[in-house]
Amino acid sequence: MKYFFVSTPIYYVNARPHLGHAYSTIVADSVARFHKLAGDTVFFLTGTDEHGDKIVQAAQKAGVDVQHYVDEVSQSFQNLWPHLEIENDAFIRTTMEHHKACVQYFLQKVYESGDIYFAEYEGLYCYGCERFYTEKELVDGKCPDHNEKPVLLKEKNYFFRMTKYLDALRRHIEEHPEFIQPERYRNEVLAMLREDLGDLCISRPKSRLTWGIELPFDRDFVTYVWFDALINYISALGYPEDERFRKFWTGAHHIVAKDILKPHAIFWPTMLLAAGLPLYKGLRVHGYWTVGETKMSKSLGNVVDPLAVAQRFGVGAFRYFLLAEMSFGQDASFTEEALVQRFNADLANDLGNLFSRTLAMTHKYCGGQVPECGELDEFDREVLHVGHTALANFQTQFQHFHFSRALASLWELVRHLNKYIDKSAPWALFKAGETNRLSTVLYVALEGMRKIALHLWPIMPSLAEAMLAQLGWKWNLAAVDLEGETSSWFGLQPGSAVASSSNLFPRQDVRREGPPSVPGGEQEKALVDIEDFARLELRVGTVVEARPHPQADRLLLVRIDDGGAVPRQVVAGIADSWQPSDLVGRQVAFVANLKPRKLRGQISQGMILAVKSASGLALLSPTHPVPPGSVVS
RNA sequence: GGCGAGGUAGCUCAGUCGGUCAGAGCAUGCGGCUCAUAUCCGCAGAGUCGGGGGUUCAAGUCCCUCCCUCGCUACCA
Repeated sequence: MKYFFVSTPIYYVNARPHLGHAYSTIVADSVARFHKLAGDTVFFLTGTDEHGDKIVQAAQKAGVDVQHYVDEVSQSFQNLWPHLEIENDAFIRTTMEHHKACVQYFLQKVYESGDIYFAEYEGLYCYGCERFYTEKELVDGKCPDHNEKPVLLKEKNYFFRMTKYLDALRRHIEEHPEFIQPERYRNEVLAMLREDLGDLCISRPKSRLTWGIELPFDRDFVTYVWFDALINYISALGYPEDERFRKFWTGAHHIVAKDILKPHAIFWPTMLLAAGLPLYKGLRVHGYWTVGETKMSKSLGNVVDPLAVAQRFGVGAFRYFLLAEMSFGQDASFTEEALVQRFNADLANDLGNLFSRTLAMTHKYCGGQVPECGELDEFDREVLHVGHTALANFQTQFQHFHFSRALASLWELVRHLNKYIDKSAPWALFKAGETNRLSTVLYVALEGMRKIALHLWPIMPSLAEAMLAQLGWKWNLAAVDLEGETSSWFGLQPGSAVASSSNLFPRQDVRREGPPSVPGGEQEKALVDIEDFARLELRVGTVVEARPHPQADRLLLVRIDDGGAVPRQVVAGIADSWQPSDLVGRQVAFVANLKPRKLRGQISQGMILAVKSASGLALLSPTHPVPPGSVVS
């Protein structure tokens, strides 16, 4: 058993949570859960970064007290996570007393060892940017961001002797390829180290900034960013005295987005070296989510609200999409269209249908209980073999943060089980009375599904638990032997009751149009113009003929007299509720200008309007007979 | 300007040491099954592996060069 520590960045409280925050945190949660499954003792940390001028300004703008402001925004992060099935073990805030104490302890320690010095600097300073500018950077002598003239400021500050540790850091990175991943970011950091980095300014005089942590050795200054924010990773573990720090620190993995690579890859490790602490184990860097082709930004109003997406499509689907769609380290594009497409293809069709069909058959053929597994034949053994490979690959890939590839591996098994069922044809076995073989096939399939659900737990916890429950498996996290799952194939107990059906992943409609999300939270109903409505051609016609679709149980072939020379044929999915004979002579409303489409080999020229209700499908008809082909308006 | 990462089927991407590597998923077309969520299964598709040159018996896979995209960086606390 190992100790595993995973962290997200602490999020700056000048903005509400968006997709980027959600992604980092969902990745961290999934990784934490994966390691729990693998039997590690896990500590998962997230939190908020709450100091700095920008926060003070934001609070002023909002007209509230700073503390009140940070409390509120921090709370909005804390409130969001449970909705995304994120279960962090701790939530650190840089305004917490024990964090402040830890920061001061750390500073004092580095100060005493002589790596913090006092020096004077003079330069052009922009208050808006909280930084100095060089002449060259200015546009017309003004700050490019704020369009204000920076002031000449001479000030003394404390500096961290970072340069002293850069060589050691470079060696560490060179000798430990796993330290920074993916590779491209490791290279980037090595490139940074080839340049002259200089020492790090770590303070601000109180005259300029008060909303921060006082330097323990000079009360006229507060820390500036790095020696505050980065230290959260150990203050949350109770550094220096807490036992948790000792246990978890060496197994630490930081998850960050590429914009904060430098502080995490260079500042933080050198700080740790200066304090005489071991370095974290690994830094894992991911890219950005774009919205379609464009960057996500407040000004464009295309900021994706993770909660809205999760509520609309389900948290599990959302989390699955994020992990499956993004190649970790690279940028990826978020669109609802892509989400729906992937949801339908992977979750509804492949996985959901696998559950649906297998559970239904178990119910029909085996009394709803996990059947006994008989002797395995070559098809069965092939499943075990494919399963072994798929699961082993999943685990390896997941460990290396290749989530997308891990899921692709897992889906090898999902698809193979669908193939296996087709090849084995339990329905034929049932008809032929081959109950032994039938039992074995269903057992092998159910057991494979159990493994899939188990491996999906880190990604979509509640859905995975629902799947396991449907399979009648008493789930016990502590008892899971993840590595063992790749080779043993007999986890399900014959005789345990399974669900009679499964519909955990109902197909989603591809709803087009509209912004991908709701920026401010104000839910806009998609209103249509009268012109939009006019594009639909609704008519009433008389059913002249209806018969079952020759190749589909649920479909009827309906011929409707629409006033034209020849009655049009419409394929209607109403066979569950309507007998063909009850339809003939009835007037129904239908969409007349729907693109014709073939449904299981039969052309359908329209769609009959109906209402789904508990008592079956109700058809829409005029209150009294009208000429066939009458237009609805 | 410097450094780095990429440019492989319509889309998203795999391709370890140079020789069944020209692949997968999605999308598309055709066919099959009926247990199942209009689902599942099978089959199909000429992509000059960014252009050019070179090394080699043999190159997406190594070397040179050019083009394009992206990222980082440019005496800045």
